[in-house]
Amino acid sequence: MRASNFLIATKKETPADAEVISHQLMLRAGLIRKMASGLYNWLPLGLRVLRKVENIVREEMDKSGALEVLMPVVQPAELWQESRRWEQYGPELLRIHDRHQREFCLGPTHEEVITDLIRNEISSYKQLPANFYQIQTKFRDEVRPRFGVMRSREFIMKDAYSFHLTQDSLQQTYDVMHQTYCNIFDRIGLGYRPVLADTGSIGGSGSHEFHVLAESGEDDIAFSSDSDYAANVELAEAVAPQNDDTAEQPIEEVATPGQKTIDEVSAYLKVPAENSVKTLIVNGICEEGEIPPLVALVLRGDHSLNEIKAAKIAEVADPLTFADEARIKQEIGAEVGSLGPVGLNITTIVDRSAAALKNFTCGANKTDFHFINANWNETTKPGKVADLRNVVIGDPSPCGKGTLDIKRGIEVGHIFQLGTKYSEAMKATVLNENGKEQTMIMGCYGIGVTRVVAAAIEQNHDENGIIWPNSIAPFQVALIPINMHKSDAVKEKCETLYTELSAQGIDVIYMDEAKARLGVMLADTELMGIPFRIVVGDRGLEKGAVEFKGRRDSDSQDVAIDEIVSFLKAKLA
RNA sequence: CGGAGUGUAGCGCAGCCUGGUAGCGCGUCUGCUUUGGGAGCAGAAUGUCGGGGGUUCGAAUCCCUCCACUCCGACCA
Repeated sequence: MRASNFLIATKKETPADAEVISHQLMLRAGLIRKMASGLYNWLPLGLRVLRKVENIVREEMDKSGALEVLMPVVQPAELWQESRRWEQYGPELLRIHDRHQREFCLGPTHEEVITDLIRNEISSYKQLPANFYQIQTKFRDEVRPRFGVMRSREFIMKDAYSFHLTQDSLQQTYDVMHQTYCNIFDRIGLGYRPVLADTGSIGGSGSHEFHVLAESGEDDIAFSSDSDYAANVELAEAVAPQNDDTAEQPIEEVATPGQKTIDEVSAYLKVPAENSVKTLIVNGICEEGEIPPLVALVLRGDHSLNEIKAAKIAEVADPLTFADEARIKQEIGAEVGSLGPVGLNITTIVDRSAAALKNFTCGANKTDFHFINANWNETTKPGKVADLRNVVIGDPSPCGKGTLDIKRGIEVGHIFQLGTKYSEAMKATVLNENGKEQTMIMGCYGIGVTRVVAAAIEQNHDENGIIWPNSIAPFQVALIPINMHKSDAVKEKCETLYTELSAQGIDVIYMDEAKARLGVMLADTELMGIPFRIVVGDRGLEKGAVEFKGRRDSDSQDVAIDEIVSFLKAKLA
């Protein structure tokens, strides 16, 4: 590609509303432009990267045996009503209607459409297993789009859906997809980890997320120091601690005027936060229309509540909601800053770590009073003991080996074993060997294609700009002439090199604008992240050489003119 | 939805408090010079000051209202 025929839309200044580095660099390098909140135009340079990611994903999916399809972005409401997600999904689902006032939505995902398609096309167990994928635009009306294309409203996703007769078959395809995802991210050249994950609103059982590790990630990932164990903190199990065999002391009530938070109380009473408990009151489960019962969740003072774990407990409403403060005061008789499990007569769920405490500090259920040396007994019933908290750095790993560290990750892929959630609701069945109708078992597998582009930048950049992995670089080589308008030798050599490199199938951006300044061309191609560059100047040509520099190299090196093509081919191999 | 903030040239911003008819830097265009790391000089184009309403002789500036965008929180694959 000649720069004179291309749109190089670089900027010196960082746009004001870009927070994370990938967003800033994508704007500055001229990959994307914002249209509206969470909606982006992809410029030619950005689109080249996007297409390279798509192609890798497509090739590896094809290799796995999955078949590509293309499903509509606009989907009829009836399908979503059938799966009940029309009611369940909430305002993130953008609902529209056509000129006949028929209801539709913009697809945030395609379980309904694929299930509908397949229930009509597949009728025999002999056609199973089957796996279909597409690379398609999704729309989710995010509450708060941010970080550029990392969390945008419209984005491109590769989504695949598999259909099976048995759980074993699903597990096989799931394992193949797991490996395919590793192949994809390996080929792109990203530092990533598969981690155990929660299934969220899609539903189902087994699930792994694929995370690109980067500071700006929105998820916390827990890793074992001594094994392959990795899990999203949402899911990572906090194992029960050893029981403390300290002798129990007599309980004592103390005044704590105005001290509400754990920090305030522990500073005031000079007791460590890890030897106190906090009591959170949430709404319990109830029939529709009833007033929910109050449920107390008790955690160690220095731990934080994991809302996903809490919501999965049978007695607790899902999704988790905190009880109204006025109602707490009325029914328990104390302000939220002075609550505790002693003598509390509502359903109480105690975290494993809190349950292991002896002689702990807690609220006295009397405003401005706390207990010290509380212990679990008949009046302070531990109720149900459960895993309620987020793991913290240094916790023992649930795999039994090593301790946990926590790092930030960007979720670029997610694979689920859906089971029969959609196939049952939508009656997607096949006839089995016995001629009986059987509901198909499903899996689904997503990759955020646009998000991969941003994640790659988060992981690969320096003060001069983007550093693309070779696999997805918009151009592999930048060809830069010096004073081309004054030197026929430079011009001729560049034209020849451009033709030769292009003939070898190498993606070259040839900076052919005669009067462009060297500094600008160097800065632009660095910002754009082109992995390799060749500078051609009279000085070098006199020695029979051109200058080569890799994007990460600190210095350039001279390479003989005759050898530069094969030299580059070796670098790109 | 709650809290905070911003909207002025293509981009980044000043001006607003204290009303007097809009400016700086980058970019763009023309010419000359320059050319081994974001050039210099001279000239030029570009604004319904987010929209609407009000106060005033006069509003970018003060008041009301609507909209858009951003950040924090809640929520979410």
